[in-house]
Amino acid sequence: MSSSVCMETPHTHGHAHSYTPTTGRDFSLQMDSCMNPVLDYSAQMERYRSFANFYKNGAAPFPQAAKIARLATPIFPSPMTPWSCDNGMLWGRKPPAVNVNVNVNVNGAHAHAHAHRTAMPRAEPLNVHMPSKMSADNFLSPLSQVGGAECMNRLKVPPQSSGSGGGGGAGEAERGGATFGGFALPPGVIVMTTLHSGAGSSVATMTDSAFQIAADCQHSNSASCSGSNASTNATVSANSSCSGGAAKRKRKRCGVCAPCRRLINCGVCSSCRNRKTGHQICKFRKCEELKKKPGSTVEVNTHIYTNSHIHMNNISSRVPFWSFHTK
DNA sequence: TCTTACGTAAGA
DNA sequence: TCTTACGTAAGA
Repeated sequence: MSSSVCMETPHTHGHAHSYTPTTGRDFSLQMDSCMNPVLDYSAQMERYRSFANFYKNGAAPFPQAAKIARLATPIFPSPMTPWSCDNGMLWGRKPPAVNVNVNVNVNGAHAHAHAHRTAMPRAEPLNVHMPSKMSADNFLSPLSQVGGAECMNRLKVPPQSSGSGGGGGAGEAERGGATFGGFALPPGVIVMTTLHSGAGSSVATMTDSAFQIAADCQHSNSASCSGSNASTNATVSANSSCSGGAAKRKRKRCGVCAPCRRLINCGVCSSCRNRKTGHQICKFRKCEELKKKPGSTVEVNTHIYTNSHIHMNNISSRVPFWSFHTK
């Protein structure tokens, strides 16, 4: 640090200044002291104070100001903030350090989206700590701040109680949350709140739609995000249920129900804990259709698909692509 | 009825 | 070859 300070003396910028050297310590002397780092502490402090006062009084722009401004320039070409219509931001996450960044941006006055963007890493696998309320309320991560017993109590959502009612299931039970509760967010995803009042579109819609895309993309895998999966799956389901002998083929997840849209295992349900021997998918990711006996669920799937397609159309123009990780 | 565990299909 | 997870049988 000392070296950089030395190089950034007011003199190097060639402007006049009202800097008044302390008696017995003119500026050249201070330059010398810069070269010789083992000077007494008070002299150094005095020198730094004089620099600070110089820039503080507005005698000259801070030498690094231009550089800082350049570094802080948004990387997005659009003049509007990337999520200007929404209160939430969805991101994959990487290191815990990002959480610090998130909290700062959420709580602080500085809520510009570009600041998030530049610091945003890619996603990280399962079971990362979620410090926000979302973690405790919407997703039952084993590392959340909810205690183990309470966590298990929350997990005791009987699939039958809400499952056959309309594609809700455990995921549907979580939709009641008013914060980000429009959709149950897996722990691999960060929702960044910008605190400005949204211009109409609800967070719930945004997150739901975003996950719709993610789920569709993930489910289709190599088939691109054409969104034809649900109908395809419906066909598969219908075929498998109607074709008799071929019904032995494994059914596939519908990809559009709430559990299917959940991307990350909870890590605490019996299926997750029993993964080695149970060979079962997380209970909160178990497809609503697969929970049912093989039967005709074609129109249900088609209906869901239609709605999801509408969501995708609504947001496709303003939701950038991001990276989702499934464990 | 629910849970657990195993066989194995399917995809990466 | 490895991983994921569906189907199903057995046990609680």
